[in-house]
Amino acid sequence: MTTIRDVAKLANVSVATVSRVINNNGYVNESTMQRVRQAIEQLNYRPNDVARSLFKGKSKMIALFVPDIMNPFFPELARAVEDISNKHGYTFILCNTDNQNDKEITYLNALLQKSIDGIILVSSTMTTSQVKDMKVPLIALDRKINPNLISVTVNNYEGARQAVQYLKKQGCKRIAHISGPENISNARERFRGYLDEVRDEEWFNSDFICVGNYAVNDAFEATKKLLQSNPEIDGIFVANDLMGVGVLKAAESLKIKIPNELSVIGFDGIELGNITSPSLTTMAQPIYNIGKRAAEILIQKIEHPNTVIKSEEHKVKLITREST
Amino acid sequence: MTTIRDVAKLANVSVATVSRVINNNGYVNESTMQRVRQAIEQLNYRPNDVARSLFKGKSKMIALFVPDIMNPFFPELARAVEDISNKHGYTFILCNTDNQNDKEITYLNALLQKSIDGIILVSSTMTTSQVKDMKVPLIALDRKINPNLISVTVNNYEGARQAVQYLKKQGCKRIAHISGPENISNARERFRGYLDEVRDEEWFNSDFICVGNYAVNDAFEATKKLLQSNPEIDGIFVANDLMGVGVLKAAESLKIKIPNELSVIGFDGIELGNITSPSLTTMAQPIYNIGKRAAEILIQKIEHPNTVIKSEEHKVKLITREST
DNA sequence: TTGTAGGCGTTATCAC
DNA sequence: GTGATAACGCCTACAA
Repeated sequence: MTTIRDVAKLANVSVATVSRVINNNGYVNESTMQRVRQAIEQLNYRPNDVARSLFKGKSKMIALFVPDIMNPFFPELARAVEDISNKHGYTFILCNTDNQNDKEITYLNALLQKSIDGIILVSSTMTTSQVKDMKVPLIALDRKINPNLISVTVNNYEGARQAVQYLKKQGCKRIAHISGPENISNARERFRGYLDEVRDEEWFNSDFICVGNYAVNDAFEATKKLLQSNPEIDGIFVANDLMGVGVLKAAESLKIKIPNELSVIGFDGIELGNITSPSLTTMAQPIYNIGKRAAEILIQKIEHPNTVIKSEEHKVKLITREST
Repeated sequence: MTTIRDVAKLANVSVATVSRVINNNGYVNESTMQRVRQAIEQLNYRPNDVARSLFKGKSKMIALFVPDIMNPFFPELARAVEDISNKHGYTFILCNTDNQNDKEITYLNALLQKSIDGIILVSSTMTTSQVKDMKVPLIALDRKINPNLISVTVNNYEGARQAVQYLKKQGCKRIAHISGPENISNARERFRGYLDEVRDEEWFNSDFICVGNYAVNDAFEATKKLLQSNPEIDGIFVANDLMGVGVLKAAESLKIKIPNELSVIGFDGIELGNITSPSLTTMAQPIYNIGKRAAEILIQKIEHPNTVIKSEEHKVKLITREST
């Protein structure tokens, strides 16, 4: 490996001068600069980032924690964060937490040892005490962790209300909800939105609510039971698209026609919903964009610790497809 | 930040001793070991990995290059690599290359500056000269780069033949192929498998072949044209599942019944194929497993540079679903 | 405008 | 068994 010393020797200057050229700060004569540049070129010298990190205490790396990259919601988020990291000269680290707090803590410690510069968390298991007093910048994405931790999310509550309103407008008279896990903030908000929209309807019945785990299979089973016990249901608001797929499959297996006999609306707007048949109407999140913003905000926090930064709540948008 | 020096001071020993305890090598008295352990505990000391990396010239980080994590084939690969990295104490870096060689080279250089320990490449654009004489271990995954670079792939050629044979067995008399990009090794092999299986059939017609780009939309358009000009086609072997979805959609839009009028078989075995209706018959790769093996081999190469390592070709497996 | 030297936190080599 | 100390490669006071 060629070091700054080799360059200095070849250019007949001190390492300090080479350093000045590399980082172009400090005074350096035009002609010596040329010499140094040439030596760098000639030796194909690249500064060692590890040494730099050691000196600066910063690594130019940021990490994203997601439950599981195999869940189709997360790749787009990851892509966005990686794009922005890359654009700003940061290296992107991906961690799958499986929603397990001990994994999160283990990753966190490992990354701190590596002088990670900042972390974006999609987490429903990190506790308030675990995130406060952290010396590295953190941002919550998709799920709020606590009110003091900056977050980038969408208007889950409003979006849920809009989804239910849309089903009503389509003529649904008995609207059910398949919710996400209660420990996930966005699932709670979507549930609350549903509830506020239906609780005063004379037809409302708490049997219309079931809890899913944001995965296809659970929703499939839940929907079968739901529709068999409550055949009067003519609309379902599903808390995410993945479960929406499960609902479509359940309806198919019960020979219930969509949208004629049952309307279904999901949440998220992942590409998958476009591929099912019938395709899935959904409240689409600006997925790429929230990932992008989280990364931008994080980098802002890293590079300008004093700027005031606020949480952001982005808007979801109705995308009507064949399931309604 | 608390350093090894702080621990040494508190335990009344030298940094050397602390280092011995941390890495448990060299002799150290049981009782002093206790003292040191306690001091570490008390100060909640964690060794600084950056300093370690600087000294060792290794970073305990490995990277995976994929074209685009948003393509549903790659998350499972990424998950596998991350799992294995993590298990062996490595940090996982993800890079999206968009199949662009300049991006690959930029990433490569950036990672070398960070003393990356090894890289797994899913690449169709890296050249032989770019990968040879690399000082860090490289492994090709999913796509071969050149015969000298260790690779973990599947038996694309044989799998393609099996796919076509299966269509024949289902009674197909005119079998078309939608291939992947010619610069991707696995696409070429799958194409060759198809060709060797059909070239001697009296019905064979080179119009039955079209080139796709491994994405849904292209295949959708290609299939429409293909089926309109050649209505006699009753079977399609599609080079990957993503394009398989495009084929299904095209058939639907042409009101062609699957599998009655047309049988479709894909390649890859991504979860998506299970969700379409009809669901997609496919030659499934052991996706997680090849990612896992690539990571294991890479780590082997990193930690035991002298062991002889060979390329691996894993087997694909027919999964019959509703499209045939 | 340039050079010297100390330090970032660890590890490993030598002495003792 | 244990302790000094010289690297690892870079950056930045401080001097000159």
